[in-house]
Amino acid sequence: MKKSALAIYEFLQTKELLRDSPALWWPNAGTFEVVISALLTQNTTWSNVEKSLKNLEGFLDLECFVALDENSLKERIKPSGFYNQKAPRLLQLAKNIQEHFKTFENFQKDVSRKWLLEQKGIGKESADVILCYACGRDAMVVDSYTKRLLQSFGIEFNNYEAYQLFLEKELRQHYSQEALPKIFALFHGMIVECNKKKCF
DNA sequence: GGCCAGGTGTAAA
DNA sequence: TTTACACATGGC
Repeated sequence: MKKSALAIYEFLQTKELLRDSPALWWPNAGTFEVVISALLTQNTTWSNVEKSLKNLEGFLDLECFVALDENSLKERIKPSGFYNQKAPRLLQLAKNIQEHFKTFENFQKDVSRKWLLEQKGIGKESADVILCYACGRDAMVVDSYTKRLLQSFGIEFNNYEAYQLFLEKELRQHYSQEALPKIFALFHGMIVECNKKKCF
């Protein structure tokens, strides 16, 4: 049966899916590490991303990361796959962030979805992950888990923005603007955990 | 051994 | 504008 976005959000809340998760679900939300993990997790399991992140210990903030040698970065992120394309894209992205925003804090405050989508390696999903979990913005992430869950309720659209609008619109009307970043962050997190725990 | 995973960019139709 | 394909490791 079809449900509204709010009904799905409340349905997921009853399942206590985020009991063992970080406060905003994505590990180390609000840090530059999220930018890295957003790209590393593209078409890759999170367990493989964790191996790469461990190899990057000490280089997970913007200033240290940009100083990494490309070949060294490739070696470190090998476990999460596609390292020949992810390494140069990550380095270029980090350099562009420094060049355009000077600091990661400025980036969090000032970056736009449009700027992110102009970066090689950042598509719609990664842009929204970075906005939501790295920058604390009110952006709802749509991924394969999201589409799978909605499909189980008989809900299907033919493009990313349609999914995003469906998920965001009703919650925007129901909750205050200040509450939305956290609500969208947890909503997406619950959707992923619900898939992993096969709870629907 | 084959299939899939918290996608994206590019080229060809 | 849509579709097909490359990219790569690790777990089941």
